[in-house]
Amino acid sequence: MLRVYNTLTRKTEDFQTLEPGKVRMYVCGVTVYNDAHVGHAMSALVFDVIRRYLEYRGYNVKHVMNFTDVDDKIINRANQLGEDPLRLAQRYIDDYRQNLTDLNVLPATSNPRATQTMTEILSMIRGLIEKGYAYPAPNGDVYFRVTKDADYGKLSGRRIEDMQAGARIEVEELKEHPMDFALWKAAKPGEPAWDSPWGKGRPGWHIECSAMNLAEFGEQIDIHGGGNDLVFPHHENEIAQSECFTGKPFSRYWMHNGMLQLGGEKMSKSLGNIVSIKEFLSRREADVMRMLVLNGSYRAPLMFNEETLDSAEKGLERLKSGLRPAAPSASGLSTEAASALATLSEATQQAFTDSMDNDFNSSGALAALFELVRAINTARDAGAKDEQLAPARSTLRTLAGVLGLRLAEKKSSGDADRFVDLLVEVRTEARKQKNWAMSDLIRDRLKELGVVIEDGKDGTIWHW
RNA sequence: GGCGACGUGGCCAAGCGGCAAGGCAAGGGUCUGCAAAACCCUCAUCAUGGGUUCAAAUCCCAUCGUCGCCUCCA
Repeated sequence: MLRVYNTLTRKTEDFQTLEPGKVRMYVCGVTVYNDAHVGHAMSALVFDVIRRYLEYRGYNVKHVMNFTDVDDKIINRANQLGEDPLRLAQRYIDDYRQNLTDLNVLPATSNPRATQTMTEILSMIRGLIEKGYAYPAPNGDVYFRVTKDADYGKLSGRRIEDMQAGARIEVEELKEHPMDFALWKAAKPGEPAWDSPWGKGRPGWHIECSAMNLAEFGEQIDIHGGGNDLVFPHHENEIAQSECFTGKPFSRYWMHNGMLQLGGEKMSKSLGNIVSIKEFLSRREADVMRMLVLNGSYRAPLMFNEETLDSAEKGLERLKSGLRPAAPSASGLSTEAASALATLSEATQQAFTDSMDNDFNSSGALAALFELVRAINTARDAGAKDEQLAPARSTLRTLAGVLGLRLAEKKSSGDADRFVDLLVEVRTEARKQKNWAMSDLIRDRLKELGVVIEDGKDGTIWHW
């Protein structure tokens, strides 16, 4: 039984979907006004793993991730650069898509955008006004009336009264209550604007997600995800809008990933302590970022620094070591040893599923994989042939694949392999003649070219 | 100030009432011409102080500390 931690109830609950076998999952994407950073990557990776595992468990997953392509930040940045805001947004959408591809994140089933959901946004705002949950202000803004929503604050566990104590809320006479938030913002001159019953303007941040959900899924969904910095106000406001509009519970499960920590602080655009995804990928393999995420718990803060990255990279190498070929002259494994490997391979699948079923405990799942790797390597050391290792390796590949790990060896450049084979052969000959100087020279020079040579009991193997 | 999460070996990190997973690092060993890799072995009583229980890292209370949110934010 799959169990999922639900932010709404602060409990781990059995996972049951609205429709048997189908999962409706909505994850908040990014506001596109700048290069995405590794914190965004963490979130994308977390929900990619969740999605892959749900599919592995047999669910048909509809995964929707939005792009916020119109808001103050985009407009400001566009003005700075002298670029059209919508073009700027498009540019960063393309970039982000590329980032996700590079990170081996499966493309979402659909990527709606605020600017393309205008009809639904407007009809939702209209509906909320009709039901008394929203009101237009004299200047053309439309606000949500939080005091009208008895449940307001249930996701983040806040009460309206408590929040005012913080006193960081500026009082606007346009609002009936300081906590009221904008559904529609009247346009200032030169800003991108859409026609509405309240004059030209653009949607507030929160309404787009409610509207997209309605457009993509209907009134109710199974999973709503995002970073835990979105719990308040964004998701709180989404719930308020959606539930007041439809009169039904919005999302069954609310899932939030923890924040990536850089030097003890959250990495964010406003703090300026950013490592972009592009920058990261220029220095490390995509699987390294994924290993880092997988090693921890998706809900907890994630330490991002050279030390944790090195560790993740080594762990990744170790996982790959299980995939290395046996020596061609391997003598073969005894039947007992072979069946022991098969048994452990099955146990690994079970342990993997048990862990992942427990609120996507990827760290435990990884532990199962490491144990399988050790068994494979032991078998190889004991003289197993490639055919004998194949089933266990296939399990390893499959399960690693469920986590989204590619475990790719650095790719050879086509024909080069044949020449490396030749050099290794020559070296073997040199070793037979105890010409250590020559054999070491070949080994060292190949290493400089990125080829690693390993002399084993049953002969020499190599890999990139 | 309010709300919430969390504090497990040198580092990252599982565990959620019954002898403390896993990875990295470190030390010792096997293998090797040497090396690399692999394999074997060693390495924690769980922030602190109380309490509940036959039994607690796991439940309760307090203290200290860290982080997130309360403003745009994955």
